Amino acid sequence: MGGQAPVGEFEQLVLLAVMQIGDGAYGVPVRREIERRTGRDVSRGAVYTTLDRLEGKGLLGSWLGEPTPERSGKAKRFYRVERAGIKALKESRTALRSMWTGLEPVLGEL
Amino acid sequence: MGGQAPVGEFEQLVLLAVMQIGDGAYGVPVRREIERRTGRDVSRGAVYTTLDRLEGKGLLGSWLGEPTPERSGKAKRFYRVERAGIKALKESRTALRSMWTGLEPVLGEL
DNA sequence: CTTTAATGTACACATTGTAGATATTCAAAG
DNA sequence: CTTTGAATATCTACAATGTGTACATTAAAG
Repeated sequence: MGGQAPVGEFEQLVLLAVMQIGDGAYGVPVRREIERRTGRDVSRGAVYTTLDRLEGKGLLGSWLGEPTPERSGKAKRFYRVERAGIKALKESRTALRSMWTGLEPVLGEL
Repeated sequence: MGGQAPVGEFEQLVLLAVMQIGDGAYGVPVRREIERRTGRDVSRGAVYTTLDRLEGKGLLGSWLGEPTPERSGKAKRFYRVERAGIKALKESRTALRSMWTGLEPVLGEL
């Protein structure tokens, strides 16, 4: 086979945010990154739920930060994108690109 | 305000297929277009349900073909993308582009 | 009349999207 | 020591989207 289940709209954003952040990607900055780049506002719940589901599908991996964090607050859970996640992202992009091909003139560039 | 509810992953594909086909876009060719361009296979039900929902949201408009079609079969229902649909497509693309920016080197071009 | 092909419609159910409430943990203030 | 506040995460519930299967309609071909 080739492509397992396609990844959803918001899931893509979350995967991409984790990639963009690189080291130190956890809930809060993931949320900020999406809000900053897309301008839409996102609830905390939406982010955490999605991170969790993506991990369940093996597209993300996670681990807990220091058991005794310096600052206040609960220990952070950090994420990174797995191979399968990268693959999924590429597949989504490829599909969309194919569908867009040739439409720029019609829809206006940029 | 600006963007209403974001459009889903598959919804985007359907909107784009309708655009690509232009005149004469109805269920069967929409399905074919998506299968052809993305290589994934799509059930008829998925297409019709999605066309219907997109119309419900005002992103697509539709009308019935000839009351007495030449060939056999039920009358075709044709679709076109409305203003709001084009806007939605552009917004999705913009959001994804923002999120992708700078990742090509990391993920490999193409 | 029966079968076949082209379409669309109805329904059901799984997966995603999203928000709100609640819990955990640590530090700083009293 | 107790309270309060900030930073995080987890839980829960429900709405929206994704997808397949079964059923209905229509007309041409047998």
